[in-house]
Amino acid sequence: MLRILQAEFADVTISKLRFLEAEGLVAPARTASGYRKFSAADIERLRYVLSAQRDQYLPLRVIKEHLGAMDRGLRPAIGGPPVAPSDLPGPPELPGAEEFGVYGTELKLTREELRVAAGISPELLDELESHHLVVARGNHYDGDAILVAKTAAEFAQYGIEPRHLRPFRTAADREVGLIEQVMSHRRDDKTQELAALAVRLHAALVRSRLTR
Amino acid sequence: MLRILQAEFADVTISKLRFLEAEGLVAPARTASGYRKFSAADIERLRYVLSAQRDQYLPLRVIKEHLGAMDRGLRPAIGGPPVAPSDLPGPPELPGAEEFGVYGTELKLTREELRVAAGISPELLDELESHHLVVARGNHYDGDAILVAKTAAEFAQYGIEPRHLRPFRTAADREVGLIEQVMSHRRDDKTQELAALAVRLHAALVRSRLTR
DNA sequence: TCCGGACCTCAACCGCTGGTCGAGGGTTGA
DNA sequence: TCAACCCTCGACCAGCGGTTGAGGTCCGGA
Repeated sequence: MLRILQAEFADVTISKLRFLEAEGLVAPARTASGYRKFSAADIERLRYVLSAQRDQYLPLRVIKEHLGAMDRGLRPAIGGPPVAPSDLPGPPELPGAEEFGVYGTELKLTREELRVAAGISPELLDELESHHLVVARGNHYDGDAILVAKTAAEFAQYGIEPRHLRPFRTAADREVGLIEQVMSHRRDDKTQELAALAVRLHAALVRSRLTR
Repeated sequence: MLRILQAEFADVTISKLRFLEAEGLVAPARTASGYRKFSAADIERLRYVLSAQRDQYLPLRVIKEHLGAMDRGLRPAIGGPPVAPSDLPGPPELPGAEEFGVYGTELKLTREELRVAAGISPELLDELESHHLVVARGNHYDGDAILVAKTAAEFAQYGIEPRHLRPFRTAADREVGLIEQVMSHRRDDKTQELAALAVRLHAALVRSRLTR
């Protein structure tokens, strides 16, 4: 889970997350044995904290105030949230993900739960499934499906439809193939690390191509 | 002179002004005997510094950069509140470059500087270039090149060589193509937003494929 | 001409923020 | 059983944004 954020914020460490918790910026649930368990909402919150810090140079004290204001249903005074994908389309408060309180793979959503959590139309979800951008496992969808669906919805606002996004799926599959090959189909932390590397490389390449 | 600013910013002191001068944020002229002589322009500049600090929580380092940019004619900066961070040549919303403190387009590195900054061998750099993972613009490389090179080096520790990474380049190019097509080759913050979406989608897909 | 007060420089010091480190110990999965 | 995680808690640390103080200069007024 740490890897998820590390892909996007290279300098996040466990110790930093612990510190942020101690400062009251995030309050992850705990497993029975006391391990931190970050929900999708926690990760969203951390994403906000880290990007506010990095992109707006806000001190943690101020970020904390903003989070408090947002929790109480207000909007922060300075600008908006630097990265807050969840408040663009759909429901303002992502009702689905919070009550399940688990991250990525542990989340099991029905189709309708997914649709509501992502705030998309049945038609868009159909399309996403037909292009294999969102795939059910058994009868359920995981937390990543929400993220994919939400992002696709944002793309749609620019006129980019699911079929335009197929190359993303292909690229992701190829990268996963590469990783699995190297790891001989093990599934451990090293695998996560490689995946984080892949995402980071990808981000850097997109950026460098774009600014050319 | 000092009183003028004190009316507006209660906590400005002589010692603070001296400090700001030492930090290179303002450069008042001197009388023959060495006393500081603040011109109207100096006071304006200080007003900018103090309000950026107080109202936007910007660190002096960043304010200094902004002043530098304004000095080089990038912004008029006549009175009024400091420009929003997003209007300035600041960090774009894309992940990746934070650890360098400088961002893609602004950085100009020689080949050797790049190599040292990324901590890689000449051979690896050769390989990266031959696969177009790192590309020079003119005679220079940008900050993203460092990130790409470093990440490639980490991949190399898993036995994944530059040639295995070509699909990343291809995927990135395709995505940039998609974005540029939609944006009709404009280059503004909407473009950055789309790029951020692309990176996020990619990350989510890799994750969901991997945890399957 | 001498005094007091405001200014100068330079180095040392300081408090706060934003973390990191390490000791000592529990948990998990192969 | 062992490696590789995770936990807490307290000590420690670096950098930022100044302040303080020692030692000296400048200037206006009695």
